[in-house]
Amino acid sequence: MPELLSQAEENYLKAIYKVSRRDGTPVSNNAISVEMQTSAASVTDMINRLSQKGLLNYQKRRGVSLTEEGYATATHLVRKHRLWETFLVDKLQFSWDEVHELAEQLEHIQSRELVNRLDEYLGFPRYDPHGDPIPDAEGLMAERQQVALSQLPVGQLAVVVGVKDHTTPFLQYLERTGLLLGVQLRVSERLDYDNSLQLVLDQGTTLLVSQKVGQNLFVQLK
Amino acid sequence: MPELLSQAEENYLKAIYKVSRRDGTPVSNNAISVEMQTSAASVTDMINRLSQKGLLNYQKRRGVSLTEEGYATATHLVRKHRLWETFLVDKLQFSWDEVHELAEQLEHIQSRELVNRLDEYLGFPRYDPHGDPIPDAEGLMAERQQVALSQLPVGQLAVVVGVKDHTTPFLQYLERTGLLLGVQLRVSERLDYDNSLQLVLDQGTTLLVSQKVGQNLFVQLK
DNA sequence: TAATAAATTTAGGCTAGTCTAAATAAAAAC
DNA sequence: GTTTTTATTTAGACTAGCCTAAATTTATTA
Repeated sequence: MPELLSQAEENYLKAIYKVSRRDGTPVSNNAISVEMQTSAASVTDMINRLSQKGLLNYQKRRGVSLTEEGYATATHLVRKHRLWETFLVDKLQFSWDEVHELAEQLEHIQSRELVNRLDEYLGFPRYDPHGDPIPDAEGLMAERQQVALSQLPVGQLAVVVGVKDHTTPFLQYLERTGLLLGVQLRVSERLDYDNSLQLVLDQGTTLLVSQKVGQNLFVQLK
Repeated sequence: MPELLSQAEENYLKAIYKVSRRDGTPVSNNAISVEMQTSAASVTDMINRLSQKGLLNYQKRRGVSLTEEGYATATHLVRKHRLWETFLVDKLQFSWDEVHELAEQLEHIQSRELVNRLDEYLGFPRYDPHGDPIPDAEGLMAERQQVALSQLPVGQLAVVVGVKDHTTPFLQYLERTGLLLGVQLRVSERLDYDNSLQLVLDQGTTLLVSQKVGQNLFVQLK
């Protein structure tokens, strides 16, 4: 069943997986071409090939969705990506803002056995260094009920569990301000002027963050 | 200086490195096409591209050799290959006959930093699981004076340090007979009939091996 | 040394994956 | 309900890597 895919094909599957998680159902050619940074013509081309291979449901001009097999393949790619990121951070001491590009390469290595042994070696982690859940060998992953920090009611105690924005500048901002995974906090005040948030962290330190930061940090209620 | 190479280009460089180590100097198109299992026409094609990029010295119909830069690139690929093999065996508990194909994939991952951290994580190993020397970050590797077991004088004490044949069947043969790296032995007798060798191992156990085995095992005199 | 064999290069063609420009269909706006 | 805008597909072209078949050069051998 698991056909051998090129890296390009795998990258398209991941992109489709990613945008369909956001929106829900059929994905437009346009959304894919934006995500992939490639022309609409190339997307049409690849869509044809992938639906030919049974990985996508596709009707001309009606958008695409992942088939069962396409979904499983994409999930496995996500599993590999997140396990490699965990490896790089936990074992090789990379910082969480350096590992994405590397994992983009490593996720294309073909070997179920390798992935499973890596998983075991890392102690079957359920979340990667950015707080994203890692699918297990069957493709199942933990679902956490989390909300954006910006949605958190004033006074409510919560803990930082993930990021929405995975870019280096944002991760480095968090590093510098100490707003890392596992940190407990409360919003002490929401400033109407620019929707910035006044936070009280663990040890009582306070921090003022912009709306943008609030929208890109996930927290879990305590 | 380090241009970005495709996997195909890297594979050709490795092949040329490999066959020129055997013979010495300029490598024929033919030798490369045999090593790469590809047509002579494809080889000519790729030779042109690689010499264009300054990685090969090439004169029509006179064979190719690696330039300084080509040699450094090939050595770095070998470094990556052997470090990944070491990782797979030492950390992920793969056996030495399972790791080659995986390392063939992993050696194409692009990141000096990753390679160096992996090296450090593994404790700067000087030899890989097959006994082959691992180039350091500067491309230097240990040279060992070793001989094929078949060359060993009768009675001379020696220790197994490497294999010439890296194929799974041979490695599994060694696994099954206990002729592993680090084992001490002596040739007690050379049988003229078929050039097979009677060995005495560490703990006094004896073993009869064929000429073929003798030619594919490297030992170091004690 | 002339003839034959072997190695190498050239010529031409194929696929995957990309692109731009043009054609067509669908959606939005008037 | 036309018209205009936007999205999508088609057409045609390009590069990297591969191939086979033919041409050419070099090596071998009679």
